[in-house]
Amino acid sequence: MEKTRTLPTLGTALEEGRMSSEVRRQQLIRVAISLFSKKGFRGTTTKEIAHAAGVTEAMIFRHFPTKDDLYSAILDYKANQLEFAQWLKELREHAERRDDEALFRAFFTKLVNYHCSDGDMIRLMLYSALEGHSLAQKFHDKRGNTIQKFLRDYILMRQREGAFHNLNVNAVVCSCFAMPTNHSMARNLFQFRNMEVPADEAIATFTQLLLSGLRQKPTSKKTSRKSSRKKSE
Amino acid sequence: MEKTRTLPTLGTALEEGRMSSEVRRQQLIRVAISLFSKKGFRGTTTKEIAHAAGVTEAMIFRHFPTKDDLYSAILDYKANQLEFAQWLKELREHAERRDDEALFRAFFTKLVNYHCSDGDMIRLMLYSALEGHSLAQKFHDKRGNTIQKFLRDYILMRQREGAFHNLNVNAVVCSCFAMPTNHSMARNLFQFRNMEVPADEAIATFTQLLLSGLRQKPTSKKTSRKSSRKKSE
DNA sequence: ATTATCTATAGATCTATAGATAATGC
DNA sequence: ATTATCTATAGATCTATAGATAATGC
Repeated sequence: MEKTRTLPTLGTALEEGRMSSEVRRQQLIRVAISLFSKKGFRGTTTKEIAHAAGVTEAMIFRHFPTKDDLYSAILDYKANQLEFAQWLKELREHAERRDDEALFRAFFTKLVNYHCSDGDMIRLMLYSALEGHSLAQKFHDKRGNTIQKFLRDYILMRQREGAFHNLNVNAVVCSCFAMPTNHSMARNLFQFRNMEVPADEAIATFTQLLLSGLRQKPTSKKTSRKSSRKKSE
Repeated sequence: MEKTRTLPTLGTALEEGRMSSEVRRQQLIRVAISLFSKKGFRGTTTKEIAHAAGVTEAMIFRHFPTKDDLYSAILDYKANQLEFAQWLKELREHAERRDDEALFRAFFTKLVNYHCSDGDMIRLMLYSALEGHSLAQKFHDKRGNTIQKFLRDYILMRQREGAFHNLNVNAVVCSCFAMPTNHSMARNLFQFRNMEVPADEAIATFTQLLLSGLRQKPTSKKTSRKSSRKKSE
């Protein structure tokens, strides 16, 4: 057994040797994100994180009192990566002009591209949700929820204006998130090599599918059932 | 500390005392499914399983050489619960008659209802996929893949027949699975209480949304982009 | 002098096993 | 007599801490 001192650090960067406290902290977070997203919170040991970062476990507990604190730190790190306000602003502008297509295209584009650029995120969120950690919930409260409400309100408005078919609005919003989310799950979770869809085609298809569905007048058949716009809080 | 002998067994049933080997085995599997789905494979200890089943850990290793073997046993258990062949048969009949609506409605109904009746399943599958266990992959190879190919082939056929708009077929199939899957994820993973959608409304909405989207003729705008039906293996 | 880092280790927990015990079936 | 079950425990691993060491900044 050799010392692990100068092992070829697996970590994310060529950062080696002694770092400032802040730099090391950031590195540990990045390494932890990578490992947690691959193997989950419980599936990743502090030893692995330390090794991947090129330090000993003691360093981790120096920066983060507990393993849980390290996990929490990831939320802040990730939350800061999002230009969330700007995203919402763009959607609002499209909504102002009643440009349904631009709005939904922008929504899908953002979500699909985000997940393409950050494959770890969806795994991290799913692990968090499954393991009952607060990360996913906090994220939803902070980000998803707002967008969700925005879409909901917009669709309800367009329904009142007669532009959209009276489908169950909650189910429609659910579908809006479902399509891009599932697209990235197929990429990052299950390896459906035979079903891969390039980002731009996915975006185009989702947009068209959704819009055609929403704009359609009630078909001749009895497909339209009881439409609902209840609980419009 | 008292003996755990006659503790009020937390397990799934009132099965107590000494069981036959087979009955105990089944009980352990059911208890394990419940716990694994709640806390994941690594997040669940053999001790917890044993306690929930009202036995000692030694019993678990009597029935299953390793913890992994217990996990694998779940696959067989779950796989046997599905009337998969019949499901496919029903879909084929609708396809025969080109009854698009009945076909997709049946597909959504099956998926939504299945997940409603078995909330553990989706969590189990997600954990399995995330943790890289074979369960999810095996399930997909065995079940999902067939349905996926069936839908794909049907949509391609309907496109050739001129009934469906030429959207990217992979993206459409992805959406078919996305909507009901996400619906049950919202229920069982994230507690979106404010967005709950009753099963029947979800089914109706998904069906209408998808069909309208597929049947629609290319809109006036330039939404239709490059349609693709490549890789038609 | 300050502080990032390491060594060494405690204490808890987890999977798994060996051998003893007791409930069932014949 | 058979076998389901328990007791007790090994050995590995995991989180976390205390105290020593060595690299940096002044």
